[in-house]
Amino acid sequence: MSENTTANKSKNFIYEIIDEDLKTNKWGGKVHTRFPPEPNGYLHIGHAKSICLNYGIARDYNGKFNLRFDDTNPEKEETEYVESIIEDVKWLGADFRNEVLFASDYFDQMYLWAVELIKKGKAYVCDLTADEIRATRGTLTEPGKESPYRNRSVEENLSLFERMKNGDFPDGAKTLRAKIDMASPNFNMRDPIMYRIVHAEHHRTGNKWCIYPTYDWAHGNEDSIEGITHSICTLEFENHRPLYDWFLDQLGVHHPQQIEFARLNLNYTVMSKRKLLQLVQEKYVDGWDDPRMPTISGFRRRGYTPEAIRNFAEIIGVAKRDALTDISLLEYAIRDDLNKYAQRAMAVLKPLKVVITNYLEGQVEELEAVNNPENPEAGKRLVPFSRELFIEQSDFVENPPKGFHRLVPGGEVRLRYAYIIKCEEVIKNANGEVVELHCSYDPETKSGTGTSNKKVKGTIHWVSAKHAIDAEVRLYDRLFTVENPAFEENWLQHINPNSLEVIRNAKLEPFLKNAKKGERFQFERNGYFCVDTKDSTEHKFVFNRTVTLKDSWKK
RNA sequence: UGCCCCGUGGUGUAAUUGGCAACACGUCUGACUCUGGAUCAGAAAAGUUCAGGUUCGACCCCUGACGGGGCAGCCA
Repeated sequence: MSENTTANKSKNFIYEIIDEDLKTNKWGGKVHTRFPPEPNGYLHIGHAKSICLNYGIARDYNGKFNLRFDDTNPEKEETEYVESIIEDVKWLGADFRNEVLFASDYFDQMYLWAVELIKKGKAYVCDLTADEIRATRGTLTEPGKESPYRNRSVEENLSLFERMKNGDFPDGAKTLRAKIDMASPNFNMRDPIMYRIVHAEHHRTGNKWCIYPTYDWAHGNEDSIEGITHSICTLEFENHRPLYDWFLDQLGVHHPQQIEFARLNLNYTVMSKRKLLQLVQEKYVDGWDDPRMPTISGFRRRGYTPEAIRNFAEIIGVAKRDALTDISLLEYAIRDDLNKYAQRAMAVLKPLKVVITNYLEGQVEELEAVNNPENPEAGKRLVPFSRELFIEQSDFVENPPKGFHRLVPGGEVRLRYAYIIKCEEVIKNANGEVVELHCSYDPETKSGTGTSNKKVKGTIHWVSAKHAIDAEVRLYDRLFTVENPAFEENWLQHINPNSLEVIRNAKLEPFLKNAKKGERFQFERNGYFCVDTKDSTEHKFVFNRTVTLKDSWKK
């Protein structure tokens, strides 16, 4: 099974490790991965990469995939985040059998295991303050100093640790530390902290605990309890692996293999939860799901599909070297997906009125338009045509640059699915701005009739003035003006002031009045758009631009 | 300065485990087109950070440099 499904795609180094493990029967043929988010923020596209990797492995090898909240720090974690994360993981299509797991459910077991380490003389209660611990940890080149509390008796440690648990001491008064090696060149091995005292309410365990396990102590425990085989995490945990291994070895329990890969970095955005939180809290954006945010909920609201994000994850691959991925890969993925099934529509974003002077006043024709040239089964629809229309302001230019083949004074252009028109007169206002065009149409050129051999270079979209519906359209651009804002001293100063352009009077083809929230369309020649799930109402349509169409017209 | 990891076209990844570098995005031509989209055909673009070594042969193995990243939270 596994061999078959993974046979012809090129394998990343993690798949190779798993193949080898299967060959040597290291895990009895089992493959079990997990995605362990801390519920302290919303998931972003980097997490999506991890979810796709972990879930993809379980899927490809017919193994299991767990969703587990690593909720070991009550001071930063909230239920709101838990809920958003579950929604995002489901939306992405990762199957966790609807079993939501929590590290906090293992607190009792972890406590017992900590007691076990104390009994083995592998852990001790330390009275040093945070500052003292930092001061005695040593430096990059010098070893640390052993804590004066390092050699307390097992009995004393046991009793002290129990009192820590019972709440006898204030925050920070004591810690439980692993007794390893203060001279280790790896900082993580210099008697790392396993438990700290925190009198805070936990989002799930309430006030049951006032000691909480640290990541290093907790994480391997969690993986072990769940029977994880391959514990995949990002590069910054590489130095923690010896500690991960040490804890599990002391305990002698199921010992998963930790494997590290490079996290995703996308250009023109930021990916750290801290920075994203700041953007939200300081109102640079509209919330975690602002369509400009690189969060999963932001992409969802923007109109991205789970398929596109999964394909993107596939395209970028998995490796150990850190990289800065070009956003164009993501944009390719969503265009490629939407192109296949997005219903086409004509929508004029910035309207310019056109009067067809030789077209009968009051006459209306219903013209046939193709719903999706990529999929004939999508059928056709009728679009009303009349004497007064709107076209895109940018589709008319008085003094066109070389190569421009849309409408110009005295020039002709095809109105998509309708007629060829000729620009006879340009009407301007007092400021000299073009406000209206008077054109004539050629009745012989009606679409599909083949009664004319006339050829024109350009075809533009349009909408009948009296039939059009109004909408607000939000055009999004990259959130930052620099490729890697995280590298900038004042990263907030590089926010793109034009990352959102709101168009309040866009004119849409009438059938769009039935568009439902979240529904996606291609506005021909403009890009892919979706109905905003939050702000769109029956009376006021709001569309978000997901991504533009590729535009090969230069200059 | 100590330890760990990484270095392949502009970008992201590959290279049958040692046989003179492939795919995708992007870019540029051209064809077609009632979306300057899609599609199709083609092109440019790295000689694999560098220097030694092993070998008939090195992107791959070894050594050393150089470059990048990570680590001194009672965050994860």
